[in-house]
Amino acid sequence: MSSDETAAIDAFEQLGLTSYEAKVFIALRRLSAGTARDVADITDVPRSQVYSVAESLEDRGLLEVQQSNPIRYRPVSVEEARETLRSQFEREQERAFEYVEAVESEPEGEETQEDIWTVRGRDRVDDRTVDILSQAEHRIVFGTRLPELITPLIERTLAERAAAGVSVFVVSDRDAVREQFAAVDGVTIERPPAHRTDDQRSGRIVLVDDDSVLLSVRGGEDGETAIWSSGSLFASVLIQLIEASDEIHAE
Amino acid sequence: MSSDETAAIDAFEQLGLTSYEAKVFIALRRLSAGTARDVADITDVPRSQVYSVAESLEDRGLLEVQQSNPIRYRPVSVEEARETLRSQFEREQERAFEYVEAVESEPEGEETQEDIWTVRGRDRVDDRTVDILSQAEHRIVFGTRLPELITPLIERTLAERAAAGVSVFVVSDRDAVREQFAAVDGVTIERPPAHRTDDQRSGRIVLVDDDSVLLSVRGGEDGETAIWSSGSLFASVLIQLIEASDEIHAE
DNA sequence: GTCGCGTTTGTAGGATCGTAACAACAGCAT
DNA sequence: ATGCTGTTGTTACGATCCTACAAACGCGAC
Repeated sequence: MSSDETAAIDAFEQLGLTSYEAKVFIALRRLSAGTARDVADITDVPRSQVYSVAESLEDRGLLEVQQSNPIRYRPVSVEEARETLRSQFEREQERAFEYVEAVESEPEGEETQEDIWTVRGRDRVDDRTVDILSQAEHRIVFGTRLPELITPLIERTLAERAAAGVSVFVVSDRDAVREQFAAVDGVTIERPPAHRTDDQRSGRIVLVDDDSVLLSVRGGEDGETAIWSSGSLFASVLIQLIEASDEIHAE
Repeated sequence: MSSDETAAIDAFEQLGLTSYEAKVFIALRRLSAGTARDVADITDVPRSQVYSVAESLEDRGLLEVQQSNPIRYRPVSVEEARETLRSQFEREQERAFEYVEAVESEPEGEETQEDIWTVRGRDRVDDRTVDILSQAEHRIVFGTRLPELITPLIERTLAERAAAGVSVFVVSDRDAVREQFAAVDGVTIERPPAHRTDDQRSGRIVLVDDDSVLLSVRGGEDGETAIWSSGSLFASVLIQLIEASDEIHAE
């Protein structure tokens, strides 16, 4: 069995099928249609198991059955299969979160807790970055050496906040980054102070309103890991530390 | 535990979480944030299990961790959770079907096989109906007593085929159905021949180009079940039988 | 010490995987 | 008709894996 195939079977399992179901469905798409024997011949699924597996695939709407002798099976088209799985997914998600939203408690005013949170994974850090940026009301400092860490959504959020009257400072020594924001109104571009070592591992720095801070590093298993804090004493202290060190050296 | 909650947990399981993962996530949304003990106190998840479950939830991007003593957990927002799950779903689906599309064999010209297929479930019958209708080139006969079996997509497909020059006949004794197509160009509306019993169980009849036929009945476990055939001798014979009986009685 | 935290290990149950046996039936030679 | 052969669809039964669940342990704080 090719490694591509095992990867595809894995993917189907993630979508909620069993490995037998995945194998039978793939085999039938290969054959366009066929009997239990046809399927068993080109997979390692025992023929006697094909019948029940096919039945459950029929329940999922992934194949159709011909009541004949021998029974023949016909998979639905790829588009139909994708659409069916997608709508099942959406339905389940609706069911799941409907309840969650019903029971979750109110944010009760302020999050005054002294919390520093950890976020692992590039995408998650992107999400949290946008989240923090979009809460800015007065001032944003956004720094990174790596242009690839500025997603379109982040760029848009920065521009949108700048347009809303927030003072936005983008800090980078990379021309690619600097040029990206050169044309955006309300965005000030700066170079990092010379003393900042900014070693290879550094990722991004986000400061918002003396209120929220996010700091990420690259490396480790997950590629990028960030810590952040919002509305906490930690956050304001960190921000002051980071900015104070600049000012002192700038004197 | 409320029945709503078990339903929500079921839904989360369908989305690929374990029941513990679902319970911990729900509990944390309830609490906004909390420790392993907080979670264990309001669920039946053993405290000792919360740590590993939370770790796997972190991997899925559904919560963030505060490395403190005690460890505190913070769930991501509902919107973020939904988006994360959705993008994971889309990614897996891409992986899965990429391979399927790569290996499936060509339709090799014609499907001359003598196949009658069975489709169970309202939605599946809808899909197959649209599929067959959209292959029409000359002539469509579409009959049903039940207006609710005419989805917007089916209605649109009929209108679209009519606009493409296909002769479309809609057959029904129900005014609701008849009025629905009264204004559509190229669609002829007819009453079924009086001798047709059309008992309570009948669902839809679709005839296309003397080539494809679909026949559904309502009742049984799945609500609606259809048989259909396309490009087979069966299909043309069935079509002729159905239509011939009309003409004979019409003489 | 006592208490709570976080970790580790072990067991029971359930679902899936994989093998095997079975009756029913069609084809074919005798 | 009889017997043989091969296939089909069904059912039963271990083996295996993962989750659910319980209990014990080391550790640090008080």
